[in-house]
Amino acid sequence: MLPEPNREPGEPESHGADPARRRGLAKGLSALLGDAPAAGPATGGARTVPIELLGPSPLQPRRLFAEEDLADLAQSIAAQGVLQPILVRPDPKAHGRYEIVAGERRWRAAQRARLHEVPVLVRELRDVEVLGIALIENLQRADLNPLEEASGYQRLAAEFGHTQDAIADLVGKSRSHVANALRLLTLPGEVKAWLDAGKLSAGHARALIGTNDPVALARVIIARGLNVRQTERLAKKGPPRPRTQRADANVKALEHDLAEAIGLDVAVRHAPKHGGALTIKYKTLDQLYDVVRRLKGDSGPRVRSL
Amino acid sequence: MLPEPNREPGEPESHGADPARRRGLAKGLSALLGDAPAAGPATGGARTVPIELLGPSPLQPRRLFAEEDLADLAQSIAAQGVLQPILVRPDPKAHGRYEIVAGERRWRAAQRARLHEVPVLVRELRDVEVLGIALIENLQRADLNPLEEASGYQRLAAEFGHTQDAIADLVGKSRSHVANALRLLTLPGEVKAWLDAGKLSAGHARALIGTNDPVALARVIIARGLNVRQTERLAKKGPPRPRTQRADANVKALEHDLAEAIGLDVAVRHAPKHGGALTIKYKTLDQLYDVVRRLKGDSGPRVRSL
DNA sequence: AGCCCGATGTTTCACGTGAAACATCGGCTC
DNA sequence: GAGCCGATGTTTCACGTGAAACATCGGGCT
Repeated sequence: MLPEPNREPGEPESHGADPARRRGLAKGLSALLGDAPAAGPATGGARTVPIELLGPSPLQPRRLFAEEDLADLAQSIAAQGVLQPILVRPDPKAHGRYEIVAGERRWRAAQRARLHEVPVLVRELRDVEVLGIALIENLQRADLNPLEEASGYQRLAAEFGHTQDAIADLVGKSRSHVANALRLLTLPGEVKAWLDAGKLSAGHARALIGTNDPVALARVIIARGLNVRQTERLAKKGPPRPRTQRADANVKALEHDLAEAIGLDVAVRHAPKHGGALTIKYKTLDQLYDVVRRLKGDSGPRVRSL
Repeated sequence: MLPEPNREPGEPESHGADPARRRGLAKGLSALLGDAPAAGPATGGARTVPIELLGPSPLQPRRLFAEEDLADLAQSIAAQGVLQPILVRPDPKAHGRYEIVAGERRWRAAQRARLHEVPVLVRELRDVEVLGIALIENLQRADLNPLEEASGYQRLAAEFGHTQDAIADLVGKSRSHVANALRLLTLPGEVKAWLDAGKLSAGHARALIGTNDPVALARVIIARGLNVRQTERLAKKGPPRPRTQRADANVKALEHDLAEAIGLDVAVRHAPKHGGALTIKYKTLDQLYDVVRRLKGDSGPRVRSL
């Protein structure tokens, strides 16, 4: 079983992109890669083995290697050796050989540096565990589209039994992000196709989940070029609760009445439980002064000029 | 000289991320890669040459190849051949050989597919032109930090004489984005270090440009955890133009007077040339009705209930 | 049956990014 | 000197993303 990710509650955020989150590993996976107590039955600590006994795993779905990074890493390894052991398991198909689970880049760079031996951490891992590690690494890439990401989360949940909280920690996102990504998978195929095609964003698509006719709404959104806030509001409209609908109608009537009375655009944002805000748009200072006079009543103090 | 990018005015945008922009090439570079009239002196159209005569360029700064993608591409090439010619120039150091300018991935995949010949488009390109192409490809990567991006734009401007408009087209961004990125380079080193460290976002940093003491302001922003809007407002405060300051003071005074008079929170967003908006926050319906009565004057029609 | 709690579903909206809009500059032409 | 225009500088704010907050569910326990 993959390690349960350990989540630090209430961690403060830095501004903008979090470099540790963007570039480094989520904590759960770091635990696996040798710095923390290991998962899976350990077969001893780190030791060195001849580099030619190692090979990449056929279970790994995708690996990116920047040539420049490999060259830089090779130089560093030539100077200082491999500082962090490569995680391997005994190769199920070749006795005496090892299959790389994590650290293939360092292995390739060590070859470039012409090392003869590299340090390894050997773990007995089943195929499903190796696949899980590979899945997590893939999910940490920055260029997956929302449905690819959601599919990965789905697999982690279904095949590895992870909770949403656990997945969130493994990939460095919030639980609600994972939950909302998973919900995208429940959309009709047509809507998912528009999402894939970039005609809808994940925010638009998410707002359509649970509506009566997401395909029809999606067509409206695309045709009218609605933004996500507008989409969220549109998705809420059908089937409206009578009270909310009546309140909305009353708010609209109020806005209209008031606009007629004062001759300016009026908007009321009403939230039954929290009060709200009334906004009046004015074009000239005279209009503003008129509004202020009305608000103060005729006996109010004279308004100073701007 | 690199081709001038051709910009389509008024192109409609799709929702969310634009796949053509995210995955494909900006139009300027596409023009260079063989589909449109070529840049540089052409030495004939596409022709095939033995694959072993090609080699990668030492001028290319970084190349990413996903193993899975290479494998897939190799399969496709094995089935259908190399459909788009690889852009090469005669190797300056090895007569009779070619240096790959663009298309190295296809070359590597063609090797995997064990092709003997590949189609190439040969161009006489100077080092500076090859570097320019490499720079543009690098800038199209998604994971550059703001200062790396800005440095790339700076080089395209300084070394290749591109206007901001031209650079914008080449990298698929707006001219103002390029301009604002370049402005980040004018910040003091300390502020740039905080930007690199993720303690400030590009938006925060940008707001500090041109202020009297960006380092001191940056410290305040980090210490108080200000958001970008707050940062923008803070950056505007020192040294204020007298008229703007007076207008702000008057707006503040008006807000205060009005809030006192009606007993509710009041905000005025005033733009001298465009009018503005007066917003009143209410907590209960009675408060709303009171405001409406005042606005209508005492003789107004009775307000219907919500 | 009721309560609690972990897990999940859903909604709202603050946020930084990125572009539109506006401002300024300098070279060129008349 | 005035006007124009391309290029650049600067400010404002709409946008979708992502997380907080809230809502719901179901299993376990009493």
